[in-house]
Amino acid sequence: MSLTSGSKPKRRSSRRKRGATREALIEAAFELLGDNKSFDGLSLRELTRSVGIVPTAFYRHFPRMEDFGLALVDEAFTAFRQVIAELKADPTPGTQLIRGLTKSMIKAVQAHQLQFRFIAAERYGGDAGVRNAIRQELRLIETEVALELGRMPVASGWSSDDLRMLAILFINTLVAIGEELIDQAAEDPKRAKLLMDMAEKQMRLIALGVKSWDSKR
Amino acid sequence: MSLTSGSKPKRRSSRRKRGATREALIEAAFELLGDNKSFDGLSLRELTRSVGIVPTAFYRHFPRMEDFGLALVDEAFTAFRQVIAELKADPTPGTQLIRGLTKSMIKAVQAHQLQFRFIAAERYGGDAGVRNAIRQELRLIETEVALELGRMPVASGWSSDDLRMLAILFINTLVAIGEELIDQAAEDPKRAKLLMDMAEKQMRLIALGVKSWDSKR
DNA sequence: TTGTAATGTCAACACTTGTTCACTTTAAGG
DNA sequence: CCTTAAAGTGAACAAGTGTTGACATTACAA
Repeated sequence: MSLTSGSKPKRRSSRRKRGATREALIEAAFELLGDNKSFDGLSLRELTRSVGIVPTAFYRHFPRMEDFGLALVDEAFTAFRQVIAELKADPTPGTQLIRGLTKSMIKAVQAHQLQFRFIAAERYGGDAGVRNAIRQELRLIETEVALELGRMPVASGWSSDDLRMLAILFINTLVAIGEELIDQAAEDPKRAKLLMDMAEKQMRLIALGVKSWDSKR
Repeated sequence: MSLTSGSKPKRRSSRRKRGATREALIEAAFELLGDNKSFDGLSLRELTRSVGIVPTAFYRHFPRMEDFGLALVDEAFTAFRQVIAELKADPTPGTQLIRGLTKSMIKAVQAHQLQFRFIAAERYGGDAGVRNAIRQELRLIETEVALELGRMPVASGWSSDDLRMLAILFINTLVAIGEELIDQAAEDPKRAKLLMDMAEKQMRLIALGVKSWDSKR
């Protein structure tokens, strides 16, 4: 169906380096999924075709399609795990943390559009295995962010539940912006700027709420 | 693949009422998509099979699969358009608006799980047509909510851009909760209660931020 | 009751799909 | 260099796919 590329020789597999084909499969999948496809609409054959190997060769690298999906999730999240790690290492001044977090997130999204698009598309997508794996990864990030938030003076005395609640709110806001950023601003810098500004406003608005939270209890 | 139901006679089509098959197709699609399938992984044949008609009969109701997708989006959003309409009609007291909005949203999500699951899954899913249609519907809702927020005394003097920013933040937060609610709490009332409480906390936190927003400018 | 448009059926088309099996080729460590 | 495990090949399978065209049935308004 669809008017997909009629000619895609890509590479005539002249035998790549050791683990290279595995990586090539993953990369090709991100590419295909970035182009109006979802994971369970992706076929083994079109995948191998775009990599330049014969269908059966797929099984040399992944025993089942399910395992491949998990590998994609793992790969997609490595970039974002790094962002968190950097933020933890960098002793950002408290007030600037919101701005820093927002900018880091936006930068990471733009630097790894295909990976992030995959996460956004499959977060509540059709494949249960992939979906759960993504949720698990996001939970990990929530925990880390909650921990970090707990160190800030503004949130001193917050229960761990509330910290998590706040972390989820921040992350969801950032993820939502990231999704929009990729979906509609891939090649419209003006719209991208608008979205980024809005993201920062939303984050600051939440931060403001945090300041006056205690008195409300 | 998958161990899907081996036997699904459903109904031996004894010719339904006038527009009944059209509705049956839509309903069947929601059902299938609720069960680990995404729209572009859905085949015309399994759809017609589960409705009990022959594949070619599909074209009597929809000229192309794309039109069918748009029909699904339209159907999925009717419930939520109603929620907004009711909220607009009901002159809720200002302070209670947050709680009311949250509860209405949660109720609507639970009453139309399949429809909402579809929205969540396809919002950034593989099919561009469906994706854009969903975004368009959400934009409409954003506009309405922004308008309503502008009427509140707390937000008097806000620019329309800021009102929209706030509306998006509220909606994204609610949608995120709704997605989680369906995905993992379908049959776990305890977890559902936790999520609902968290939703309200997040909404109140944002509302708190709104109160002290002006001074910050 | 009759005529017509709406629905549904059947057969057939040319493809694509996942997975098997037995082979062949290559990379790289001893 | 030689050996061995990893990676790639090709043929074949049963089954599923979208879409066509010509034909049959039904609902319903006139």
